[in-house]
Amino acid sequence: MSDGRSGSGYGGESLLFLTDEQLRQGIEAMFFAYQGFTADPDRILGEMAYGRAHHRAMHFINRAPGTTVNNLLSILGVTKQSLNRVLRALVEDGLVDSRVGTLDKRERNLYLTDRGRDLEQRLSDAQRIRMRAAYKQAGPEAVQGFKKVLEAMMDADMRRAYADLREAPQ
Amino acid sequence: MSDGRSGSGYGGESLLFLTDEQLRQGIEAMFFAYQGFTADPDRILGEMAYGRAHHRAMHFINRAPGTTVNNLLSILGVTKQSLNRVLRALVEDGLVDSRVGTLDKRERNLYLTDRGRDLEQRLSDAQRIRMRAAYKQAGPEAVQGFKKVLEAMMDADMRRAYADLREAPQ
DNA sequence: AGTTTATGTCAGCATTGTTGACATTCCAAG
DNA sequence: CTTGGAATGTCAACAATGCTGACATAAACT
Repeated sequence: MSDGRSGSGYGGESLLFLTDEQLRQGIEAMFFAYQGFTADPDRILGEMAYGRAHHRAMHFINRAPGTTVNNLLSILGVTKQSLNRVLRALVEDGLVDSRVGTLDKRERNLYLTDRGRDLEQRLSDAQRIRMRAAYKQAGPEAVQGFKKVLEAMMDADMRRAYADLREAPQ
Repeated sequence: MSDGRSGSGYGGESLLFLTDEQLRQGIEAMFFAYQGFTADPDRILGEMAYGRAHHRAMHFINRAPGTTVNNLLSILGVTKQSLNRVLRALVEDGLVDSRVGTLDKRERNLYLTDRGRDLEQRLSDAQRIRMRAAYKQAGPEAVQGFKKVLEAMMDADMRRAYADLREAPQ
């Protein structure tokens, strides 16, 4: 594992020699980049009584209006109890509307209110600005590779969730 | 901000049209990929009394043995108080050695013990395996773009820290 | 020598993850 | 139809890890 090298044929035309050093760089890049990725929304959220978890919930409710708690927590990868605390705050503050399911009354269908949409927009805008700047700086060819590696890094169920969201644009 | 489109000349030969939809995909890819990125070490850490913060500390101590608390917290992007709790646990458990600085006695120079190195190795191995698999699956051209976009996404000070680490391989 | 600055530690609080217990609703077996 | 189990969501308590504030010690500056 620590021989510092690992490779195998790829594509029949070029070889992939992945040294531990190269992999380590990727790992550290991922860590530092994620800090930047969350920095802008975090700054905005810090001014109010919300955190990153509230942002994530609002993002995906906005993406799929009417989604259920159960669906949401499978996307977010947290327990329903943890999500519930966040949702309760958002509902109490009038940012999220939680309606008892019509077909199955055990379920709750979640929607953003107008105010919820406003805040979500503010947070997403900040994140998009950074992403757009990064894309421009890195260039168009880079964007393809970026997405490819990220997708390959996901767990199988998350890759499925990701694909589902892409196929169902609002 | 929500006109759904934003582009400008790039490189003089191709144009970058970045729709909000494209940017959103990147944002969600980043979110899902980071879950996978941390999943393997988290699983190992969950079996013992440590968390992600302990992993990060050990990783960078291993990268730069003898580093100070001050330097470490600027890399990790947390407060010294937060880092201190984590370091205290690691020192008490004999995974990290904290020596009073020789030149400046206010400083503490941090080193991994043998046992600390063992655990760090286990955690890093798990993360490298996933990273290697992702790189192979995405292909060599993708890796370049991946790193480029990540680097462009970092805050300026983190980009500096990242570059410093690359220039000083162990 | 005395004040200011830098480094690190200790204490307490907030966010957000966890598990456990429980209420409500649905569904399937009898 | 009823009854028992499964699914969904809520409430409570605990753990990890951010944060700010107060402080001790060492260095640096005047």
